[in-house]
Amino acid sequence: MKYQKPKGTADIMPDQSSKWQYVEETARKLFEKYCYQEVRTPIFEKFEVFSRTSGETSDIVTKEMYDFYDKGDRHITLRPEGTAGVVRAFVENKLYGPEIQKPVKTYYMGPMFRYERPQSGRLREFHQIGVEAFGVDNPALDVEVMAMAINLLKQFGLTSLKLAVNTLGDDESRQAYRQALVDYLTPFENELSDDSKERLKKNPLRILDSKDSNDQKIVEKAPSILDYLTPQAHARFETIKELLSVLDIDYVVDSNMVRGLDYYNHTIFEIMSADDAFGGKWTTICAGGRYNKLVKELGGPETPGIGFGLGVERLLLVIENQSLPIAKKLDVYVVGIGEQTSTESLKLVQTLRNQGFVAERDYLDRKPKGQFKTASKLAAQYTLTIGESELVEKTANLKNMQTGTEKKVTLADVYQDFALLINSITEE
RNA sequence: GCGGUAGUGGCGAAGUGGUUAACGCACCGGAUUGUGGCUCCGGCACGCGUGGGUUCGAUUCCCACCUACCGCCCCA
Repeated sequence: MKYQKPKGTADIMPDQSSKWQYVEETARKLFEKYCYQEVRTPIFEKFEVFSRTSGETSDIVTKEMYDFYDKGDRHITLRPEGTAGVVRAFVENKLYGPEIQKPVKTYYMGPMFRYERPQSGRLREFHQIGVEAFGVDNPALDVEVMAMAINLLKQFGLTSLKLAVNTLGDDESRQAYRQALVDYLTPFENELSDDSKERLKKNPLRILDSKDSNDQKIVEKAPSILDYLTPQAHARFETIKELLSVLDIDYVVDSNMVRGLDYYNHTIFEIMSADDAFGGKWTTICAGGRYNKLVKELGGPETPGIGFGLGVERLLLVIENQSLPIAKKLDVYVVGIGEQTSTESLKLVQTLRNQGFVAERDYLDRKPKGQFKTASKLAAQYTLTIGESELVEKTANLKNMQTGTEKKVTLADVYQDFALLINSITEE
């Protein structure tokens, strides 16, 4: 093979694209019910947009960014996630202005890039559908966002979902907790996995979701963030849980859940699926949270925000086996017998299309048998056959492919109103 | 970045250090001057991921690389 797609990328071919369209369309419709509007931001941004917001020491920034210097020596990076770019656009376009109604509810969908080893449900170019809402700190919005995410997944027919929620509290809570955690873990430092030893210095919270079994044992008895919340942060989290219950949304509190990005505070959540597609393991397909300092970080006024990102490839893995309501339909297949019918066939399909039908024809001058076979395979409702004699008589042979009944019709009638002919053959 | 498995026609899949690389599906043509199923016949790999090497000779042995898949890190 001379040319191959770059490592970790995928071609979405015609047999797949309808699924993508269905997913995107469904998301758009749902988001608009909640009054979210689409924003489209650049695929690449200045490196600092992500390094500032994701955390200088986060893995995403230190090893997973697709960055490069352009011809103007600008440090550019392909976006690894959607939030930072949307926040940048929010600030740059001054949507924080008083004349703009809050919350500003936005959604986006598109490719993201991370330089990592591809594996199941993880590509270097992958796609996310996400939402971001700015300007409101009300916990009701947190819950509405989670409810919307769940609704979306349910619309795709996903069952066996798990909503895990946690809070990172405010700055004060988080700092107090971080200290407590480090104090607890330091005596165990030598027992921790090599990865976690590193994390102890860089990002101790990450040790909480280590997959190393020994780490997990140590973490079991570690202090919980929930015990270090300030009264306000605590009250906020209680409200969140209460509102989830009011909406009858099942959830579990996972106080060990953390985020890969540094900008979150207060509410964070993940929606996981244990579908067969993931070998029965709980796998996160949607994750999000609140980020009240991000807008300020990117130069805007202090403005609260909350959002989530949904991994489209992972979602597709789950709905792969389901039959989606995607109907390919073909109304008429025009069978032309002999080269000299090609012109009339062209006029026929064009006329039918103009009349609103989905029409196709043969372009290879194949034998009738082959053409009918194709019509059958394409699930054509009707065929319209013309040969030399029909050409002379200015007629065509209309056939209902389901019943097999045939009828001679005039071309004039077809050009006039094909729907009428369909009715007549159906009635007989 | 680390570890493991794999790479033969459009797809699935045998195979061997040595003349013409099985078979199945799909596709195309014919039997049936113009009709969807079945059956029968025929066609369909400038060649076995790429590049080197060993050898009289390699798809088959060795090395490197590429890619895919699985796991780790991390994450959607």
